[in-house]
Parts: sequence; structure tokens; C-alpha cells
Amino acid sequence: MSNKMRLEEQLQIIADGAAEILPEEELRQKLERSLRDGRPLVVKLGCDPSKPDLHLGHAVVLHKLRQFQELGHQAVLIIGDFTATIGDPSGRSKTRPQLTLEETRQNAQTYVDQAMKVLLPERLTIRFNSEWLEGLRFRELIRVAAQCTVAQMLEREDFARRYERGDPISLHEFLYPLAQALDSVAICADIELGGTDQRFNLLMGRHIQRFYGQEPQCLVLMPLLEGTDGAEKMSKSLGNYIALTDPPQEMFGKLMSIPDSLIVRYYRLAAFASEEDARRMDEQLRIGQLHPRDAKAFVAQRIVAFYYGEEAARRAAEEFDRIFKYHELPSEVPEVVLPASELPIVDVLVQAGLVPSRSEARRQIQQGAVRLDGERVTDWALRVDLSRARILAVGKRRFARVRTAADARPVANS
RNA sequence: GGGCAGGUACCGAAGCGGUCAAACGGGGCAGACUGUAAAUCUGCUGGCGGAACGCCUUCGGAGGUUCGAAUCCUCCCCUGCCCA
Repeated sequence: MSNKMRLEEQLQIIADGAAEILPEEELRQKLERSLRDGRPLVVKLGCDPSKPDLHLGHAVVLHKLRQFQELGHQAVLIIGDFTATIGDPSGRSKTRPQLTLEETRQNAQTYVDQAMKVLLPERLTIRFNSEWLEGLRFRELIRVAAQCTVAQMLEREDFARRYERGDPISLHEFLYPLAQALDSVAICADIELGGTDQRFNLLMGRHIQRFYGQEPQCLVLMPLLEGTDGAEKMSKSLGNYIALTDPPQEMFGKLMSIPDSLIVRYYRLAAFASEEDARRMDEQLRIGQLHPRDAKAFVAQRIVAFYYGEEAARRAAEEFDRIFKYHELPSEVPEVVLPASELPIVDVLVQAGLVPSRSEARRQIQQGAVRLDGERVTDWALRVDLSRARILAVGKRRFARVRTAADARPVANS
């Protein structure tokens, strides 16, 4: 294949699914040169080890990085261990808890383990930014900081909004974009990946790279995946996320709960379907040739299969149908062994871990959410005989098989 | 350093001496309806409690006034705005 064709092919793959590429022409030039000289591009992705739980939203970007790997480029994962130890003393945002370098390392390991579900181990470099930020001289920091005005900083949307609202912004928060930019300088990044919400930070990378006489990096921005609530972007703090570590069953269930309006988007961004396939599904849904439920199940299965394989995905789908379609018990109900042979149902619910407190147990019973061996319980003063195994259910998705220890002695009660 | 406005439950936000575990909205949980959808409707949403208009803990922190405080006073901590 000629370099010309390979160039077009690469461009197409890189642009596939991307929300924005800045600036496109520079990217073309970089790729052209890379092909000509046989030198892979350095593709950077920064990550925050203070939140090591990766979800499908992260996977969108990770997958793009993987595509770069497949094209033969050099992927560099920057672990922001240094920045994570700074934390966020403004206290308003809990998204940046202060960590020790030790914790950071540990989280980083977790992070990488999860990222490897999407990335290829070859052509992957992992760097910690404490390596160059720890020893950064104050003088140097000031030189860098001088490259940016306050007005420019306030262009960043969330700064602007917080400033507008009178919310506190700590001075050091202005330094985070600079720190990220210095990461790009440290590894001479050709390309940086991120979500569209990272545009400002990544552009800062270009700015600072120029200051250091480097060729500025190109930006490949990926769309932000909405969370299971269908409204906000997927994030851990909003609790609307599907973790890469969610077991197949749970992952499938969460996927089934997304609003219909998101099916095609998930197909495209989380199941990595081609533009064409996504369009086809969209069309079939539109003309009613495909039932939304079936489409959703298909997408869910595709996604679970990506992380756990076809077999696990198929089982998850079956299990889902069993519980929610046919209202049967899950194939595996967690078993809880209690020391007493007879207890008030409220206590059983708490001790089985189905509800957090007795008050909550009482409320759930009053609302008709609790079933014992399939029978709805209405009396919260009910005592449960545990000499034989009992099946308890709270709502649609909390189950436990409860019994007393075989050798438990009856508890005397007045 | 000074002036002003604020710090309330998971979040936003009322309350400003008792009837406040604390309005309202969001979120969450549950019920109905379903495709476990979404939307909608209903209920619940600190803990304890054989079910009390009962007890305990909570309204930035520590003290104080009062029969009684989220509500008043004092000091402290934190945030925003303005001035220096």
C-alpha cells in the first residue's frame, strides 16, 4: 500500500468517532512525516489516579488510544501521581482527594489493570508525572505561569462558571492545566487524547510546548458518553456510571436501564460500532423494524462481550431475562448464614445485608417491597423461622437465601 | 486589616426562640404502569423502637443565655463580594 493510501486510512481511523480534531491539517502533516520517516507518533493520554475506577466513559478515549496502537504509534499513559498528591484544599470539589504518593502508586496500578481491558500491552509506555514535576523549580513554574493570563484561564468553562457563581477557585487550580501541559512537554507529545471537556487543558499543552520550542501537539477529542441517567456525562461522582470492573451481570443490567434515546450512542461509543452500523440501527429503530428493547439487549451484549467474552455476555443476557422478564430467581442467590434459628424479619433483612438499617427494613415492608419465599410480607413484626432456608427479596434486584447455621441452637427468647 | 453577605440533611435551598428530624426541589429507594425501559402517578427518604404526637444523634466548631436554640449572645474556623 502506498504511503498516500495509508495516510488516508490512518486519518479515517483516527477521525472515526472523534468529536473534534485540532488542528486537522497539522495532524495530517504529522502522520505524513511519521509514515515517511517510519517514526511512530507519541500519543498521550493523561489519567487521574485519585479516581482509579474506570467506566465506559473512559473506555471511549482508551479505545481511541488503542486504535493508535494498532496503527503502530506509541501510546503513553501519563499517571498524574504528582498532581493527585496536591489535592483540592478549596474543599468544594471532592473530586480531588489528597493522596499520598504511596496511595497514588497503588491506584495507578489499579488504573492500569483496568485500562488494559481496552489497551494493548505492546507499544504502551507508562510514565508518572512526579518524575518531572516533583523537582520543578519555582522559577521555572513562574516562567511557565507567565505564559498565561488570568483572562485566558477564565475562558475555561468551569472556571468561568464557578467564578460567575461566586464559588471558590483556589489559585493552584490554575496550575493544573499548566502541569498537564508540562506533561506534554516532558514526553514531547505529538498527539493528546481526551474528552471534549479537556479541550482547554489540552490546548494549554500546545501553548506551553511552543514556549519550550517544541512542535505543538494535535488534539483528538472524543465525545463524552452520557451516564445511565441519560442526562449527565458519565461520572463516578454522579453515580451514573458503568464500571469496567462491574461483573457481566451487573454491567448488562445497567446497560438495559439506559434510556432508549441513548441506545445508538452507546452502540457507537461504548460498543465501538462503526458509523455505518450505528446509522443502520438508528434507521431500523426509527421505522420500527427493530424493537428498542432488542436493540438495547444487543448493544448490552456486545459491550459485555468486549470485556468478558461472548459466553459471559450470553449468560448475562439470559440471567437478565430470567429475573426481569420471567420474574424468576437469579441462578445464584447469595447465601447468608445467621446464628439464630428464628428472628424478626426486620433483623433478618439487616443481617442479610439487604437493607442498611432496621428503620429502612420497616419502611420497605410497609411499601410492599419485601418478599419471603415469593410471598409479599406486610407485617414488619413477623418472625422468621430460619430452621429451613428462606428466600428473601427486597425490590426487584436484592436477593438472599437465608438460613441458620446447621449447628445453631435455638435461641431462647422470652 | 475593615465592611457586608453566607456556612442547614446526599445535593440545591427554606426556616430565624417552642408545634423542627427540620418546608420545597433534585437525587436515591420502593409501589403501580412497562421493555428492570424512559415518561407519568403514589409512597418513603437520620437512628432506635412490637409499631408512642416516645427516645437518641443532626442544622460550620467550641462555649453561653433560656424551662426550651438550627433560630439569641461570645469566641473561633471556612466561603463569596466590596474596600484597604
